[in-house]
Amino acid sequence: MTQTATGEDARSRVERAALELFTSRGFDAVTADEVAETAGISRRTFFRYYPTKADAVWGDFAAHVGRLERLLRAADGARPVLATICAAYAEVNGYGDADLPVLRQRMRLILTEPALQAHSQLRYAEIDRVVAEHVARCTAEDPAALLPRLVAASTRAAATSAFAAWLADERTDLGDQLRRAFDELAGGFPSLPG
Amino acid sequence: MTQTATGEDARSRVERAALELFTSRGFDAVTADEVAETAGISRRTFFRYYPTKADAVWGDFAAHVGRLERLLRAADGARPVLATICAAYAEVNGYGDADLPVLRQRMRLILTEPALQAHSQLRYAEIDRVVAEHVARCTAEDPAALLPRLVAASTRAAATSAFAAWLADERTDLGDQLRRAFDELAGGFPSLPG
DNA sequence: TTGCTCCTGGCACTGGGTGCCACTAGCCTC
DNA sequence: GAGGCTAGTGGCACCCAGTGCCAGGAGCAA
Repeated sequence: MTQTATGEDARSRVERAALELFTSRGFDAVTADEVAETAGISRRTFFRYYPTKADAVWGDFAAHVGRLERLLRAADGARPVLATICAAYAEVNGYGDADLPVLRQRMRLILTEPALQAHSQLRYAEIDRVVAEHVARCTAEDPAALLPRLVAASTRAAATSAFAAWLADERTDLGDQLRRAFDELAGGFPSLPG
Repeated sequence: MTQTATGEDARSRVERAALELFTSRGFDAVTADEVAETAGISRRTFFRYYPTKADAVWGDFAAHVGRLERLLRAADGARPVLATICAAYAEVNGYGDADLPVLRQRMRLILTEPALQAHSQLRYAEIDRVVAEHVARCTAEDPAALLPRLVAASTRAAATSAFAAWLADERTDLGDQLRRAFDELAGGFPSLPG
């Protein structure tokens, strides 16, 4: 029940400390002890909040996946599958302007730090499962069949590419990049020569 | 210079031991010491052959990437980009029947063991870089732009989905799955309803 | 033989992650 | 208010991946 004067709870304090330290000194150069100490808790408690050092940058990712799943289940069945998935991704990643700096910080870490890049695959797998199940419902197939897997993996590829392009150019809008990527995917890459 | 009676060199012995042990007991339950001991070398030497425990299952992956890069550079510029990439993937993954069991074992580990799944992202990034550079050459764009990234990430998604589907059903042919996945991608997912 | 280089193994150390236990704060019940 | 329950916390010890350092030994050249 201990809280700081700011009223921020321990979990958020850990996340903020992790983002700040990893950004300024690099993921590998910061020990879990340092993050814990900065957040004002013990190393042991740190690993109770987040099962690995890498998880500290992801915030409440389970809620993220949960929202995506609910959106897909509630989606209009008459709409094209890719359009549904694109809309769900855009909705789930529709941050307000105030949250964009933190999102940038988080995504920059995830996309550039090798250890976090590796770890991200485990988080993405949860998203892929949810999307593949949605496609399987739409096509009356096994979620493990080629098409559901492929749609899940390539729409996620679209999302991460959009994030990367958005990070690379400060002036662009994340939603625009997402839609551009999904348009290329749905249209069989019209911008490609040949 | 020490060799066993079989004439197999130490590096291959390590790889075989790793695949065998990881398959039978799981990646996390096997220590690097055990792999080293089974291969007849010290733990210290193990980490000179392979920088991480996970790398031991990948064999000579740098050569793999090198071959892919050479194929893409030598490709017919008039051909559609996706067709070129598909052909290069198929060529690089064109194993003889004798090698298929080991390939299956390797891919099953990489796609099912969480630690290896995470690690794979680092290896895939090398492939993505090569493919993105190829696309950038074809479109006169920056490799970091949205389209090159997207094509690289989604063709890799196609390849891994094909691998997964091939693993799930023993009777299918890897090349067929690859072509099916790329056809869906190039055609804007014609098999999808809507 | 001496000297050089390369490969190897042993040793000690850092750091992530975990199991176990003891302590404390709150809270409920009698 | 006393006793007992539970949840959160921290400390400690341990395992294991990975690394730097150094000492040996094999092979080769002069």
